[in-house]
Amino acid sequence: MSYNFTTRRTSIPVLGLLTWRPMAGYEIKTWIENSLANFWSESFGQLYPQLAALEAAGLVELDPDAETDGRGKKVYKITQNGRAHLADWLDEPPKSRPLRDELLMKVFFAPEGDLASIIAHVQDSRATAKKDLKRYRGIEADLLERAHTNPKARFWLMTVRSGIQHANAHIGWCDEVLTELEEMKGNSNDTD
Amino acid sequence: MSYNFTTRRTSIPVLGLLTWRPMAGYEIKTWIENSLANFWSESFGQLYPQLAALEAAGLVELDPDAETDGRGKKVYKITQNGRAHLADWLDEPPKSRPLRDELLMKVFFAPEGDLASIIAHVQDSRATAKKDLKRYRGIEADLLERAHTNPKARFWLMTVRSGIQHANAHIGWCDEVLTELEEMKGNSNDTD
DNA sequence: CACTCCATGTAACGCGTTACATGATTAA
DNA sequence: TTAATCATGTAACGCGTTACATGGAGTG
Repeated sequence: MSYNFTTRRTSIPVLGLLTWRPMAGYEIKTWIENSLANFWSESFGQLYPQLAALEAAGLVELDPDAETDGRGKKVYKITQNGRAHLADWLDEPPKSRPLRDELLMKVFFAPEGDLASIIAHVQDSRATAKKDLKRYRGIEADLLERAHTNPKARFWLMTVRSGIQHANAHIGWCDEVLTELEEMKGNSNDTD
Repeated sequence: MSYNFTTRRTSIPVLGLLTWRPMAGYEIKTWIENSLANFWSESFGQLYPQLAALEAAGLVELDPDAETDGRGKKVYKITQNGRAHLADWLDEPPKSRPLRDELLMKVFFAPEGDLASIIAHVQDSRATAKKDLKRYRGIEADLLERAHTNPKARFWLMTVRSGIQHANAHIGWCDEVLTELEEMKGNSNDTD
């Protein structure tokens, strides 16, 4: 199945979040940033046109019960068609986008550049992963509490743990690479 | 630095590979598929226009010494400007694209769909990672040999090991998640 | 003689971001 | 009153893929 304007995967987090309760676009964006940031992101430039398209396609509709303030807030709720569409998407095998890892590219072509810069890049990347890891640990602890009462939290935990696993793996790789790069740098300084 | 038509990162693997020796576009594509596949990919639709742009910008030029066959083969070599541009790019901190992981999205919203499908997706993903891992191990062994004579092979090894680390982490995550999902499925069957 | 591989390129489109534009509400 | 936040939307652009179009060279 190829994505058309209504079925593109941008619509999935929107539909998914609207299964929780009716929300406005801005609120959906906030949830994506807070809860899905680990594996997803959306910009307003996509979100608002997409909401309009989903409404036109009958997958979401304006919630008549919602109170709108003077700011033109528009609260949407998911329709039965929307739920069905989401369920269909969940059944499909996931599509993966082609990899584009600039850090690895810089390591691969390191001989054509300055070794000290590459070392700095790996160090920065390690620091970022460390920070991510700490944040994930916090979220994990929080979700562990909520898992007692909210069965969905068990699934959310799984995604957080993916982040933890990958961050740990990445930190391990950085350490290994940094040791080797520092050694190379030392040797080249000796012979300079 | 924001990418313009000549500095977009698509040009980097092109310039990088041309530091090895002069090559034609088709050959560059082959190398990307064979050696950079772990962290990069390019399509012909980008490669050929990009080569033309790089030539117009003076970062590559047609190699006058290269023999062209009847197929209109065009062999390019990198210029001094091209080498400088590559070195500059290597100094810049790497930019990361926003994450878009459909598998994690499917796990996150699993309660809205069929659990058996989600389990199948994770199993498939695990199988792919297993296959990748095996391929990486082969490349690793090959590069270990070549590292004795080719100093660049040490850097190539680092990128392969990144693939190994992440594949291993992913397989571990899949196992953990599959155990939990199977248990959930069993429980829901009991109460159906 | 057919098939695969080598080789270059264009056109159309999808996806996604960034920057811009506008304005209301709330809290210091 | 001024700043931050809430709230919706458009325009321009960059990046990247897929499909298409063309044809030579080598192999069975």
